[in-house]
Amino acid sequence: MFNKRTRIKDLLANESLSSGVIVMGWVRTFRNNQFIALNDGSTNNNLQVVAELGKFKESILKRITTGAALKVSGEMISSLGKGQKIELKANSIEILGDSDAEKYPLQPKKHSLEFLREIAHLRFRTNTFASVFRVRHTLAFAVHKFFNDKGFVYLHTPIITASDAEGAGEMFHVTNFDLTHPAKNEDGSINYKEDFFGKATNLTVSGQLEGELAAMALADVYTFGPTFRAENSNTARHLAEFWMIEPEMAFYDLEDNANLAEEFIKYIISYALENNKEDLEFLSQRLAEEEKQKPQQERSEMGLIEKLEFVINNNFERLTYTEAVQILKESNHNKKKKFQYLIEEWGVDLQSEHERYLVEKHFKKPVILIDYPKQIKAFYMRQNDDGKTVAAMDILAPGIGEIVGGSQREERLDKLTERMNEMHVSTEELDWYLDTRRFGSVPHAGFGLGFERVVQFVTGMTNIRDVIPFPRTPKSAEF
RNA sequence: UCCUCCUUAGCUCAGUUGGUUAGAGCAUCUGACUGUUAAUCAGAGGGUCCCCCGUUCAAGUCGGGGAGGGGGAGCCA
Repeated sequence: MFNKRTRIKDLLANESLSSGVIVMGWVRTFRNNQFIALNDGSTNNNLQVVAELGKFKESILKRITTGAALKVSGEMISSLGKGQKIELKANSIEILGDSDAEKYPLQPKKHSLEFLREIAHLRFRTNTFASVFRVRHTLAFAVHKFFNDKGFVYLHTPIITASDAEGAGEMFHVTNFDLTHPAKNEDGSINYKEDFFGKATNLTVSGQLEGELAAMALADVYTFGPTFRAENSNTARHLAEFWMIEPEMAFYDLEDNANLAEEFIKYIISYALENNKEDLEFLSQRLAEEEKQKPQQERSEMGLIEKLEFVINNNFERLTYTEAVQILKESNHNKKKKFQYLIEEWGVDLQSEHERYLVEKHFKKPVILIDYPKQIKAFYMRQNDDGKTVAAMDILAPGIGEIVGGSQREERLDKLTERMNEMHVSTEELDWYLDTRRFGSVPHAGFGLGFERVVQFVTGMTNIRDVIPFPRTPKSAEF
């Protein structure tokens, strides 16, 4: 058996002095031909390995370079130096993998996030990304734990789909055709009957409609999987491939839905705070240093951990679209024409500058906006009695904007088909979806939450490309 | 897709009005030192100035086009 190693995190936490300890990891720095800062990914804190002078051959010492992988066995002793309490006095050092220092791109210094994005295959070896991806893991685990504890069923919805009527965004085509010679109809159009699935297929943009089908039997379900949008979006909060969480609940109205979403967000944040305190403290410090570079007025008032605790301990502000428009309309910002798009009439969609104003300036906390005008929302949202609005909800978070989009679904067959016809959504193609309204339809609701945006919010990373291991964006699908 | 900024050594950047052999810090290599903490000290090597075209006696520098990247907007999660 090869792996009998002890994790560095455990060694440092226990502070126990013992012999016969084996650690494996990667060299961060090698100082004075004697002191190795070794990291094994379990924590950002390095273990100081001491290679006593004269004890090891020059041929071994030469190979202890930044990035090299080592297996070290020895004795944990109280440190003779000042920077750490304990250290590993090496009895043997085995080079598991060499690292040519002249070619290894990571140096013991600060690198720009843009540069690290270009070497995304190696950026896990930096403290920032190690922390981000440990936190990402914890959040993903917390998602499953939250829903499992509440009796939800984790539903795997298809990644390849033939339904193109969801209107959530541009889709990537999935085909097995030889693109230079696809099968064609007599009129020259592509004949998808000859394609792999016998029809045109795409990568999913949302598992919601399938989620609703399962919710009509299992009552409480959620999805958590990859989602694809072929939008040409070049921003710090959009990806072509991202992970989405979509709970769908029978016997829920809009208020139940908002309550669940708020409880859910608070739960996963507190779970990360409890289980990744060290990483969040590191990221908090990183963010604080980054903030120092900004002009005073652009700096955020709260530190990262402070902000997370604030979100956990305060209720999200809830108001209707109509109330929000009223606030925006009467704001000094609007009167002084500081908005690029001035708020004049009811019914227009809010721009991100308006959302930011509400969240960051007016309420200074997460906001749940409900009851949007029906003409700016999807066909499946439940129509309110006023005839003008639908039971939609968006949750807006400081710094990143829309983090959750959801609604109570239209459960009344006649109302739903009427709306589909108005919006030119094919009732034939979605006949299977309408069956849920034909047989035992019940009030139900759900929401979608972009996982990377949550990771951004919790880690304080400002660019979404830095919270997913290998980001897919327009003109970029490296690794 | 639109607006805007950027691209010079492995990294972060400087480079004057267009003018001889393009610089610094860090990293790397060599040597010294040896309880260091992104060690320190001394020395050395390292360049397709993003690409193409043009203006000019002369282009890292000016003009046009292209590519890549950042920030903002739209679309959204």
